[in-house]
Amino acid sequence: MENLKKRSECPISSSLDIWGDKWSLLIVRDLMFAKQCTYGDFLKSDEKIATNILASRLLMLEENGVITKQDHPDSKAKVLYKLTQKGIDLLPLMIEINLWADKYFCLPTERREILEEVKKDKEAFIRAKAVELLEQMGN
Amino acid sequence: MENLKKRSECPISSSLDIWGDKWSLLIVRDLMFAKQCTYGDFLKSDEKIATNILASRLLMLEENGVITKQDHPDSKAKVLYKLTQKGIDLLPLMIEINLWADKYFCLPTERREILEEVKKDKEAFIRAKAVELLEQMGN
DNA sequence: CTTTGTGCTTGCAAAACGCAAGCGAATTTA
DNA sequence: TAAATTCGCTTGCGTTTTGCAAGCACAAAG
Repeated sequence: MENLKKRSECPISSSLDIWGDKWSLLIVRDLMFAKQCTYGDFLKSDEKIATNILASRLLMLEENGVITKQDHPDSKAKVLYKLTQKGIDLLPLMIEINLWADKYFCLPTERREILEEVKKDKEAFIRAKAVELLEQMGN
Repeated sequence: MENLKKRSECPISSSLDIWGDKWSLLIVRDLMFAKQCTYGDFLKSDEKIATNILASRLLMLEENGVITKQDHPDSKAKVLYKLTQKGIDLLPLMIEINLWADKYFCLPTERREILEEVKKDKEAFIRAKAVELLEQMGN
């Protein structure tokens, strides 16, 4: 469907070509926090993404190898979305966004608490979280 | 003009509300690499941003305290754009985007070389670069 | 066999984008 | 000093993307 046309060879630009919009990283965020989500789960998020936008972004992310679809163990009607390795590798980026936001916005308390842990040892946090997500990948 | 309406309290979402589009981070990138740019400099970048889009993004980034306008020392007709502290603080994020892209795209050789240096000691690289940008802030 | 849940698709109005042209002020050139 | 050029935008306008609501096929539950 919507194949990637790079605007330039710049890594920033190429990355933005994939997830440089208002919604894609929110999908990735949900998958990092919840590890796996159904279509309906994404719709429940606070930002209230429209169903057509969600569908187009899920397709885009899948086509670019950031997420994968899997059969839901409980029902054929449901679909499970998960991060690929490429998606999991967005974790450091996601952490940095959080840290930046922590410096300049007023965050919900629960988020700040998690970030306190991150600040103690960023590397360790990322490593642990990545392992956690990797374990879920196979299932 | 276009004031920020947050979609949720989530730090990722709030961040994307500011620079979550295809162009804003390219402007930040240019300022990080070149330290300061004129309006015309941004237009020269490979991605060929349209003049109206550039103007709207510069305004957005300025209103949100990521960049500032300054008089150009050489001419009253020119304007210098620079990163604020808030903008400089996007450096770790920018580095992580580069590292992610380095893993999954084919980058120009010169960029890869810089990234090799980053990989040796990320913290040190960021610290040095931040100092460099800070020094330019005053001028 | 009907109703509900789930993952989308479709239609349509509104907003954003992308391109080209234009424009006022500053600066350079003749 | 008048004309041409540079610079930082703005304006118009056609195209694309978004956002909202409704609909729809399939699976599952009652």
